[in-house]
Amino acid sequence: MRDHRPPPTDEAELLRRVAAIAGRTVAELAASVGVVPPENLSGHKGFLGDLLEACLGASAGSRDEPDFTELGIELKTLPIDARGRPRESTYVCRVVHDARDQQQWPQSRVWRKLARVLWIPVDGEPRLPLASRRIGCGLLWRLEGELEALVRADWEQHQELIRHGQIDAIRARDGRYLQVRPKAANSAARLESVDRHGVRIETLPRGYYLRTAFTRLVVERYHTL
Amino acid sequence: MRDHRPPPTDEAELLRRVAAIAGRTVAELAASVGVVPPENLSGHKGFLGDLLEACLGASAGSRDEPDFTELGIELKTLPIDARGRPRESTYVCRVVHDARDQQQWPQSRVWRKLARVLWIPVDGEPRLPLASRRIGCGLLWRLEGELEALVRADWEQHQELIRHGQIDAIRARDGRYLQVRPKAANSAARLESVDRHGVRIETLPRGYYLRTAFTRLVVERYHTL
DNA sequence: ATGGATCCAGTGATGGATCCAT
DNA sequence: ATGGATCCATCACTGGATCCAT
Repeated sequence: MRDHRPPPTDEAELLRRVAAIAGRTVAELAASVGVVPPENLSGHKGFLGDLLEACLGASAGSRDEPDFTELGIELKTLPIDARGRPRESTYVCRVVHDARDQQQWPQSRVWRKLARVLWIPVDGEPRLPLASRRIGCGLLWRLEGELEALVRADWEQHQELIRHGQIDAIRARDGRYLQVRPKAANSAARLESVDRHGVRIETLPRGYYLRTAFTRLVVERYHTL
Repeated sequence: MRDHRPPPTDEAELLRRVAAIAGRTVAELAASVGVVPPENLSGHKGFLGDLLEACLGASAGSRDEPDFTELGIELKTLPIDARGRPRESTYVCRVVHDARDQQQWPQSRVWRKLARVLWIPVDGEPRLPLASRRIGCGLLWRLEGELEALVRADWEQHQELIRHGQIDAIRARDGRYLQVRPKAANSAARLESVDRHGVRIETLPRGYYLRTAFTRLVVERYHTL
């Protein structure tokens, strides 16, 4: 993105920017930062995420920190179907494969990534040309209460298996709201790690993903407030 | 390097190539692979290594494997002074900072990297223009016997400290033949790791290096055979 | 409907080592 | 003489996610 905006100074400024893009088309946003949108997302799966980072002034490509570093806020685009429901699962973070890993929920990667999220709904109907799809009304959300409990319950179960060196036994169908799925260039990719005994092993890289059942809850609760 | 040669099919072919470049200048070698040598090495410290990889057909940039993968041979250039002695220490590999690391000598990173090395001496007198420096007579060497014992003794001492979480206590003066020194873009660089207790820590990235006292032994023994 | 597979841009880490102040 | 600092090109990995066969 040629014209990446500077970071917002505070939450109010961020919310003003969010309001300013609500209802605009992808073409309009792309033009505002000096890029041409691709025909579709198939060869550019990260395009919308990068575009919104540029428009809102998120710090692109920083490592293991929230997109809006100063504000502690993570940015996530959310593809929405004609009925306003999420179309795709949401990638959260990589799974730590090391069976000796000691992370606890309150400071886990999942918790840190989801603690505070700015969700930006975007038309996700593949029939619509990408350029003419519209940006929705962003919602600033905090991981807490019942929803936190749901994610945490799944996470604890997954981590239990990982600590027992059973990561290859985790299936995508496991976890009601938070699942573990491959996260790699292809199925031949391998990540070096160690098992319970400290012995080197190689496994398929995996990530944590929120099912649409979860993001649907996020969106519904927001709209009923 | 524009024209990187294909890997040698066997050891004999590799040794023929080594013989073919002995006595040639850097300018000649560079021309043969379609590049122009820089004025000096200060801004291009890896130039000679890359050049010889291209000329000999070493697989550049592969990860955690010998340069000549099929042959199990590692390639190292060795800068030599007017008296035929090594001018610089030789980088071996990164130090694993994780205090829980279990590697034993026979399969350690240092052992694997040095098990079989093709040393290529190169004029290292900084007064000589780089282009006119000459390539020496390569020597194919195996880590074994007394020399292996010397490296191993130092390695065991270093690893002992690392396993006790004392990596920051290791000085460059420790180790008679194998030393531990910084290996980073600058002294502000930090590597995330874990201490004995599995707690996250950050330390300056370090590497194992062979002192010139060691490579001098390698060269001397070869010349007295 | 979704589990498993995959795509691209950007970048931090790696591998190639030498520099330089003391 | 050498301990500590540093330089560049390349590449594997990460973060952004969606695709698609079943």
